[in-house]
Amino acid sequence: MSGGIVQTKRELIREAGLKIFSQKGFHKTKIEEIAQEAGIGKGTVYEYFQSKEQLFKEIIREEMESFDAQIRQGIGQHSGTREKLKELMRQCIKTWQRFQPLIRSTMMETSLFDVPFRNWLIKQHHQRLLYIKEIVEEGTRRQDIKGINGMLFARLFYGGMSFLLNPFEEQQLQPAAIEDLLEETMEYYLNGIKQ
Amino acid sequence: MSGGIVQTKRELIREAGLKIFSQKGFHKTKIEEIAQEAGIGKGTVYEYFQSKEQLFKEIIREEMESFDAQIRQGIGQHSGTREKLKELMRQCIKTWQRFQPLIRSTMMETSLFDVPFRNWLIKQHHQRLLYIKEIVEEGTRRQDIKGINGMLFARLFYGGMSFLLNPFEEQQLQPAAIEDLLEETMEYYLNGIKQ
Amino acid sequence: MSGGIVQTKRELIREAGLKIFSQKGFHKTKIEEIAQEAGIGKGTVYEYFQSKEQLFKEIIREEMESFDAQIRQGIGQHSGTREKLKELMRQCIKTWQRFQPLIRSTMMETSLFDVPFRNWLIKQHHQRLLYIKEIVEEGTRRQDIKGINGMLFARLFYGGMSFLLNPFEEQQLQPAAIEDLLEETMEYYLNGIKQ
Amino acid sequence: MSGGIVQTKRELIREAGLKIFSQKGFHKTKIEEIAQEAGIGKGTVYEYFQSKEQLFKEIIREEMESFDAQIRQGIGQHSGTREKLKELMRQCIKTWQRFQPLIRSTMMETSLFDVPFRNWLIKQHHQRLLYIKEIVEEGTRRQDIKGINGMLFARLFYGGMSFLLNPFEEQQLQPAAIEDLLEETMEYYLNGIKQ
DNA sequence: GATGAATGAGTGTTCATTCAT
DNA sequence: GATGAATGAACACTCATTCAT
Repeated sequence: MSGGIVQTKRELIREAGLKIFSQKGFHKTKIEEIAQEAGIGKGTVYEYFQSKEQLFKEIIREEMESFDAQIRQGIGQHSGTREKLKELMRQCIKTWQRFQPLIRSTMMETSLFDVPFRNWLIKQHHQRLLYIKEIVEEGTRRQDIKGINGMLFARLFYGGMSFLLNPFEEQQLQPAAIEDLLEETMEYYLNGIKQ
Repeated sequence: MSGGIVQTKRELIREAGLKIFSQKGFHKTKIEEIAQEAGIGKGTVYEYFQSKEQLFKEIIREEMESFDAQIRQGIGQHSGTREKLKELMRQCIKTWQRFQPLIRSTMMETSLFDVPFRNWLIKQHHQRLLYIKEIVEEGTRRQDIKGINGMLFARLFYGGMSFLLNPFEEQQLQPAAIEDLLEETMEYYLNGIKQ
Repeated sequence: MSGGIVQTKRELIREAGLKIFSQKGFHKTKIEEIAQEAGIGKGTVYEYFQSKEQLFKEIIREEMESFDAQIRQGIGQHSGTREKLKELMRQCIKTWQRFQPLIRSTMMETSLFDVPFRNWLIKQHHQRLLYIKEIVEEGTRRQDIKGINGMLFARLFYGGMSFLLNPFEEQQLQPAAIEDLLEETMEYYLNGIKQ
Repeated sequence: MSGGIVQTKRELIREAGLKIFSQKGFHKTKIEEIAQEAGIGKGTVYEYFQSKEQLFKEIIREEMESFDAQIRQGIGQHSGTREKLKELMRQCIKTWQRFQPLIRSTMMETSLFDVPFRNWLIKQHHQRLLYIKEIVEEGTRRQDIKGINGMLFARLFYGGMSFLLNPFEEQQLQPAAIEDLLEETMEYYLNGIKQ
C-alpha cells in the first residue's frame, strides 16, 4: 500500500516512452521528446537503453508480459466458460484503454523488427488465443459448449474484442458501461444472434 | 469496358506504391524503391503525386473505395442475413489477402495523418460497420435475427473477421477452405457456441 | 595535352577529402567540410562514397597505388644501384611533399582500420621495402654493393628518406635543392661517413 | 631513491592513460576506459587532469622527457662515435618497443595540438637530431668521421632507426638480436654499402 | 513530360565534462 | 577527495524533394 510513487529512472523513461510511442508511433517519436517527457536529458536515455529500438522493444515486452499475467490471473479467479471469457475481455479492455495504439500497431507492424523479437511477439499473440481455446474446450468437456473449432473461435473472439473499443476514439468507458458491454457481447457469442 | 492492360503512368505508380508500402509500411518505404518497382525514374513520381504522403493517402483512398464498392456490390447480389454476412466476409478476406499489412496497419496508425484524412478514414471504417449493422437490422425486421445492438455486433463481427486470417502468416487460403471457414464462422455468430 | 581540367565529381570529392584529411587527420575532419571544400552539398558526398571511412580508405588506396606506380616507373628508367635509389628517393620526396601528413599518419594509425585494409597497407609498405631490397641485391650481384642484409638496409633507407623532409615544416624544396640532397644522401649510404 | 611501488593517483592515471592511448590512439580512447584501467572512477580523472587533451599532452611530455634523459645519460656513458650512436639506437629501440604506436603517431598527428605544444614537440624532436649531429661533428673533429652535413645525416639516421622495428608487427626483439642489429646497422652507416 | 544528380533538414547516438552526493 | 549519473554539443548519415537537362 505504501510504495508506488518511487520510480527508478529506468521506469521513468519507459513510462515516458510508452506515452510518446503510443501517441506518435515508433518512427515519428524522437528520443529527445521522450527525454523531455521524462524531464531528463537526451543522453540519459542512452544510459539505460542501448537504442531507440531497444527501448521500444523493452516497453512492448514489459507491457505484454504484464498484460499476460493479468489475463492469466483474472481467468484463474473465475470458473465457468462465460465468466472466464468475460474476465478475459475485461482485462483486455482495461489494458487496451491504456495502450491501445501502441500495442495494436505493434502487432501489425511486426515487419519492423528483428526475427527473434518478431517470433516472440507471435508467440505472445498465440498464447492469448490459446487461453481462449482452452476455456472453450474446457466448456466443451463440461458439455456447456458445443464441439467447435477452438482456434477458429479464439480468433473470432479475440478479434471481436479488439474492435469493441472504437480504435479511433479515445472513449473512456465507465466500469458499469463495460460490464453491460461484456454481458451483451457474451450473449451474442454464446447464444448467437439468430432468432 | 475497353479492357485493362493499358495503364496510365499514374496508375502504374500507384500499383507499385501499393506493393512496396504493403511490404514495408510507410516509413520504411523509399520513393526510389517505388520508382524502381514501377520501372520509372524517381523524379517522375513527383510529376504525378505531390509528396510521399499524398501518394500513400491516394493509394489508401483508392483501395478503400474499391474495397467498399466490392462489398456493396457483393452484398447486393445476395439476400438473407446469413448470405449477406458471408458475402461480406468473402470480400473482406479477398481484399485482405492482397493488402493485409498495409491496410490494417494504416487503420491503426492514424496518428500519421492530417485530421481531414483521419476523419475520412474513420468514416470509411464506420461505413463498413454500418453495412453489417444494416444487414442484421434488416434480419431483425424480417424476424430472422434477435433484436440486438447492431453497432456492437458489427464491431464484434468485423473485428472477428479481421483476425480470421492469421495476421502473422501469409497463408493463401484456397477458395474451398475459405468457404468452409465462412460457413463455420457464420454458424458461431448465428447460433452461438453454447450447447 | 588537351585534357586535364575535366574532373568527375568523384575525383573532385577525393581531391577535397585528400586536402582536408591531410590537414586535420581522420577524426577531426567533418564530412561537411569536405563537401564545402569541393563546393558541393553534404549529401552529395554520400552519392559517391558509402561512408567517411570508405572515402578515407579510397583516397589512401588511390594515392598509394599511384605512388607505387610512379616509383616503379621511375626506377625502371634508370640503371645502376645509385641511380635507382636516387630515383626512388626522388619519387618519394615528390609524393610526400604533397601528402606528407596524411600518408604518414595513416601508416601509423593503422589500428583505425579493418583487418583487410590494414593488411593491404602493410603489404603496400612491404612492397616499397622490396623495391629497395631488390635494387641493392641486384647491385650485389653486379658486385657494386657488398653482400648485406637487404631487408635491413631497406628499412634504414626508407626510414631515412621519410625523415629527409622535416615532418614539421612545410618546406617546399626547390628541384635543385632536392638533387643536392639526394646526391649527398646517396654518398652517405654508399660510402659511409667514416673517414 | 626510496623505491617505486608507491604511486600517487596522478601517476596511476598517467600510466593507465599511456597504456590505453598507446593501444588505441587519442580519438578512440575513452576517458572511462582509462579510469577503469586505473581502477578508479571516471570523475577522478578530472580531479587530476583538466581534460582529455591535457592528460594526453602530459603523458607525452613526461615520456618524451624521460626518453630524452635516458638518451642523454646513455650517450654520456660511452665514448667514440660508433659507440655513442649505437647507444642512442639502443635507447630508442628500448623506448619504442614500449610506446611505439603512441609516440610515433603523436609525432605525426601534430595537427591535433595547440601551437605551443606543437612547438614543444618540434623542439623535442629537434633535440634528438642535435644529439646525433653533435656526435658526428665531434667525430669529425676527432677525424673519425668525414666532414658531412650533420643535420642531414641526423635525419637519415634517426629516420632509419625509427623503421628498424617493423612498425606493423609487435616483435619483441631479444637483447642479443638487438645487438646484432645495431652492429650491422652501424656498419652500413659508417662504412657504406658500396663494395 | 521524364530524369536522376544534388541537396540539406532532420535524427540517432557518442562521449567529454560536470556536479550533487 | 572520490564518484558515476546526468548532460548536451557535435557529427555521420538518410532520404524526401527539387530542378537543370
